[in-house]
This record gives sequence, C-alpha cells and structure tokens, in this order.
Amino acid sequence: MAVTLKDIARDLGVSVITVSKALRDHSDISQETKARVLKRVKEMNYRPNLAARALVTGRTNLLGFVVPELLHSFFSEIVRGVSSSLQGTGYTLVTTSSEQDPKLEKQAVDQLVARRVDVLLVASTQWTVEMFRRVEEAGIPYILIDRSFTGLAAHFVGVNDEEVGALATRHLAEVGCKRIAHIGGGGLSPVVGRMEGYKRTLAKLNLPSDPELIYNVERVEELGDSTGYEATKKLLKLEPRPDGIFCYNDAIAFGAISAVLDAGLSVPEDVAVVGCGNLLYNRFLKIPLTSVDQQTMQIGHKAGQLALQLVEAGEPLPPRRILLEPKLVVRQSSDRKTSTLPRVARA
Amino acid sequence: MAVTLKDIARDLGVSVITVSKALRDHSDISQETKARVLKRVKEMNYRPNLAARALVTGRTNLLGFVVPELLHSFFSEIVRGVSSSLQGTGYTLVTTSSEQDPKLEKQAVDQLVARRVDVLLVASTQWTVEMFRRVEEAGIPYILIDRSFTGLAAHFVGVNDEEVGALATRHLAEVGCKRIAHIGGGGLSPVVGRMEGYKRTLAKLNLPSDPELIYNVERVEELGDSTGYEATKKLLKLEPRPDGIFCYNDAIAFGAISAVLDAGLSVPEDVAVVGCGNLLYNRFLKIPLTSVDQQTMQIGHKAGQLALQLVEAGEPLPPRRILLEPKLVVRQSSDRKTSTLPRVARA
DNA sequence: GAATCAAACGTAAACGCTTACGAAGCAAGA
DNA sequence: TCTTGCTTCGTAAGCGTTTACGTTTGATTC
Repeated sequence: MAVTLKDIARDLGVSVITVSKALRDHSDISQETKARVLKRVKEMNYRPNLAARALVTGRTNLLGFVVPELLHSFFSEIVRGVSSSLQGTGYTLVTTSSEQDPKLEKQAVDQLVARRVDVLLVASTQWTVEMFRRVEEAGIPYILIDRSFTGLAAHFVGVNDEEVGALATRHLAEVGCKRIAHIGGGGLSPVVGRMEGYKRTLAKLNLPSDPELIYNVERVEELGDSTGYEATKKLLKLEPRPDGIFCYNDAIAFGAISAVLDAGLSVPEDVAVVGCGNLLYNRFLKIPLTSVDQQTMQIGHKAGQLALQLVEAGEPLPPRRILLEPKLVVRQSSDRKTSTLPRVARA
Repeated sequence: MAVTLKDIARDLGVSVITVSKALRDHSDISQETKARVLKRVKEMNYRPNLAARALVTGRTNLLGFVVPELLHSFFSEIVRGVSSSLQGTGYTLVTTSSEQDPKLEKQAVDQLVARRVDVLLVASTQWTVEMFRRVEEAGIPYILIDRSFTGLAAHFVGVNDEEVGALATRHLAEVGCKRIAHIGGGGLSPVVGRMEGYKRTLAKLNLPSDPELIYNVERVEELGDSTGYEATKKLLKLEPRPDGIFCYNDAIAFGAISAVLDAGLSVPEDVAVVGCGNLLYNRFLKIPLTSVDQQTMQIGHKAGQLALQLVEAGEPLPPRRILLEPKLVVRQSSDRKTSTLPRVARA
C-alpha cells in the first residue's frame, strides 16, 4: 500500500541503504544521488514507516503527557505550550487525561510506557511515588508538571507554589481583609505549597491564622466549584466571619463567589475572593475573578523544551527544577480599592 | 532493556511462537502451556513491543484526533467522550490541536497519517476537501466530527445543526423577541446549518429576516468573544435595535453580553442572548448563558465506537451519519418569562 | 606501478513480532 | 498395519528500517 524505501531503491536502481542514508543526509552519499533520491521521494510521496524505525532505533518519537483533566483551560494551555515546543520537530504528543483518578492515571502511564514513549510528562494525582519507580525501571525519562513529590528526585516544571499562596494572601491583606480563609486540601504539592505561603504570609502580617479558617478537602477530585460552594457556606457561619477567601483554584473560587452572593453578601465588599490558575473566561464571570496566573503556556513550553533535551541527551540527566514566577491578576472579586498596604501591579 | 518474547521463550524452554500464540490465546496452545506462559509473563512484567507488532500487522492501535482547539470545554468534552469509548481496548488516542489554522491542521493530519494511525477523527477547519483525498489515498479511514463537507461522502458524528439554529431562534421568539439577530459566518457546515435553521424559523414564525441582522465573520478563528463584542456593538446601532441575538457559539455570546451591558442595556430584558455549545461554566457568568447543548460527550463516545468498528471491519464501510439531538438549556440570558409561544423544557 | 587512501555505495544482520505452513505425536477408524 | 485426523508445537519468512562493516572505484603518493 504505502511507498517504502525498497520501492524507491528499485525505482532508482540503487540499494535501500543508499536511499536511507540519503534521506538522513549521511556524508557517505554523493550530492548527485542524494538529489536524485530526494526528488523521487517527493514525487512518490514517501513517508518513513515510524514503527519500523522505532523498532530498530529504540526511539518512538512519541512524547506522552498525562494530565488530570482537560475541561478547564488550565491544563489545556499547558498542553498547548508543550505542543508549541514540539512544532516541526517530528515528535508527536500523546495526551491522556486521568480524570483525576489515580488508578486511571496508572493505566494511562502503563499504556504510554508500553508504547515506549521517549519521554513522559505527568501532572500527577498520585499519592505515592511507586508508579514513578516503575517508569524509572522501564528506563523512560519523565518530567513532573505542576505537581512534584518530596523524596522523588525528578525533573519538574511549575510555579513556586509558596509564592502563589503568598501573593494571593498578601493581596487580600492589602485590600483590607483581616480574616483570610483558605480552601484547599489533599496531599498534592501545590496544595501544600500554597497553604504554606498562606500561613507564612499571615504570620508575617500579624493576621490571625485560625485553623477553622482553613477548609481541607480529602481528595483531589473535590477541588471543584461545588466544593467551593459548600466550603464557603460553612466558612461564612464562623464568628467573626472571614472577609477574604483564598481558593486553591479558580473552580473553587467560582463556587465560593456563588455561596457568598447566595448568602446575601457582596463580593468583594463583604468577602473578597482570589483563585489560582487564571482561567480563560474569568473576566466574563458574574464577578470577574482575581486569580494568580501560573503562566501555563510557559510551563508547557519549557516542559516541551526540557523533554526534547532529555531525548537528545540519550542518557539520564541530573534532575532540573524549572520554576516560573506566578503573577497576580486583579479583577473585581477582590478590587476593594481600600488598600492599607502598598499595592501590587494589576491587570 | 525491556523483556521480549524471546526472553520468556528461553526462560520456559519453548519457542517464541508458542509464547506469542499463548498471549493472544490461539486455539493452538494447550491450556497448560498457556497458563505457564501467562504466569511467567506476569512475573517478568512483559509488555509487547507495539512498534514491532505494528510493523508486522500493519496496525498501530493508534487513533488520531485533530481538533480546532482545546481551550474551551467543547472539544475537550468530545475528546473525553472518545477516550471513554477507548478505555480498556488497548487503543491509544493521539489528540492534536490545529489552533484553528488550516495549515497547521494539514500538518497535524500529515503527521498522523505518517504515523499510520488506524483511524483518523477530524473536526476540521479546512476550506476544501483536498486534504481528505490524501487521507483516502493513504487508505486510512476517517470520521468527521462536528463539521462535515458537502460532496464528501464520509463518516460523520455531530448534531443536526439546522435543528440547533431552529431551537435557539424559536426560543428567542418564545420569550418575546421580535427582531432576532445572528452572529456567525465562514464556510463551516455548522455555521451554515445553524444559519439555515435560523432563517427557516424566522420565516415560519413570520418574523423579519433582515440581512443586516446577520453578522458574518470571514474566518473561523474569529468566532470568539472579541468578535462577539464588536459584532454586537454594531448590531445595537441598528434601527430598530435587535432584541435577541443568536450566537454561533458560547464564546461569541460572552462577548455579546458584555457589549449589551456596556451599552447600558440589560440582558435579557432589552436583548436576550443564546449561545451554542453549553460550555462548562456558563452558569457562573455575569449573566448565566442560555445555550444549545450539543451533547459533546455523546458525540465523542459515538465517534469512538464508530472508530473501533472501522478498525475491526478492516475494510471501508459505507459512510455513516450519526446525528445527535441538540437540547436547549435555558438560563438567565434569555429568561424573560414573557412567553408568547408554548415553551420548551428548561434546565 | 605497487601501495595508500578517501569517496561512494552495498552486504549482512538485527530490532521484536506475527502469519502461513509444516511436523510430531497420539488416538481412532478401516 | 496403514491411513486419517486432531492437537500441539516449531520452522521459515518477512514487516521496513537502521547500524556496523565491507567492497569497489578512482585518484594520489613515492
């Protein structure tokens, strides 16, 4: 069916090897035959059989990327960034969603390992490190995206999550919030990091760091709008009531805002809300949402470049940790104009 | 590095063939040896080399899917639906975004054709049919998703777009709109179909079908919120002003609503707005958006199943056309409670 | 004019797997 | 005893490519 090297070789009266070499311009081949080959290749619309090549070279030219979900623009944008790095390189990106399910994630990783992808990118929902040990055994280099693990010396691309938490918390303080709550939870590194940044900042500013101001979810998949709604309903019952909420992500913040409004209170006057991720349509929301931008495109782009380096290197490289600086994007949900502290840039 | 059939065969004192057959349980192999093989395979954590298998069988167990973009939840949900069909089948889905660019789309398709994917799914941004001829030449079955082409007898999964247009337009009429505008344009089949449904419905209801009520964009990539904003600004200048806008998609509707509000008018009282696609967070918007749901998950799911049928069949099947019924989801942006016609179900 | 060398091309083998066919063993029917 | 047939396994070949190493040719050197 498809044109093979053999077809071209026969057609030109040379050996298969000559054609093969000409295509990857080996120094072995004369300019003249090289030209003849390339011409015929174009005419016959030859496409190398990548499976055959993979078999002999041991490289598939496939990159695997397992993300927790694709419905929000957050990971979609990271995927987009990775793709942009791969554009024109001949590498194909295989993206799989784990649907926030650690078991599905393992299956997806298994699939990609079985496919012998050259590099694996994972934004993991995993509790333990065991899965990655298996990837290591398979000899496949991998890069953690957005979420890292203590005790796992691996490549990582993401943001400084303590800084994320600090930015958000400090901003809420700046607009006059005195009791700042936080909705997060679960063991993921960004959750932990942001919580740290939140606590540290509260301490630094001498604001109350009351445990009951922190709402912790059990599992990752609960980090969505309905959780944000329920959590906020509970937080609003506290005495005294929190006047600012820092949410682990934007979806939670959507729910939080709804809950505040449903309680007959106003955003940002009674309660200011800040999310993380800076999703695509935050500015069209009921109350446009202030959010910590994590430079998703950049994360993806850098990760893609690192992935290419790892394949080119051909041998394990010492773990790199690429951290991007988060940026606060102020919108109505926190824009109280009652600044008590020096302000940060807005957008 | 990795365990091969040969390793297992040597280990068990049988031939490679026997192991191979046992794994795909051929009738050729006795229950006993089959059991021995499977046991050892598990112990040694053997994973077949899919590249090698692809080379000899000519099937890669890869499905390709080219989408226009992944940032909105629309295509992400379709991807999710496809994945759900593939779950546990051993097929891997390769999703690529064309970023609404016909050239990039061609490149992406070329890549996937070169990879010899077993089936190709495409939600195309193409003007012409030429690209698909090349896919046909390569002998790769393909399925059009969401967008079809007249004169291209191909498998298709999507909604009845005339019905989409009719649903939206009829609804706007039902809530009392007398001058209904439409924002769409470009040559894509859904655009054309919805416009048809819109016009037909206006005619049926004896409402004015004024050409100046229709805003046509030139190119696909313009079908976004900024276009919606600009288009609506112009539409609002008409005399008499339109009191309802049916938008080709939700992103356009976001912009439309913003423009109406910025003009000092109210939604839905002065201008009711309806979008299409029913994106994930429509209900959290400034004005929760009424939208025609296109059953994205279902589209993906059906497409995945059809794709599997096509591979299993191994030969070209007569083109199937799977049409899902669109459903109107009424929210605040059109909820005027001033019904003049019998109402449709709401959500 | 024999030895040396670089340039240009080819041979052999392998990557890991499957498909088609053949062979060995044993039981049953003639 | 010989054929027939079934079960169970193995042999041979090939999928399309690359890598390592040969071979040929003509030019260069002394």
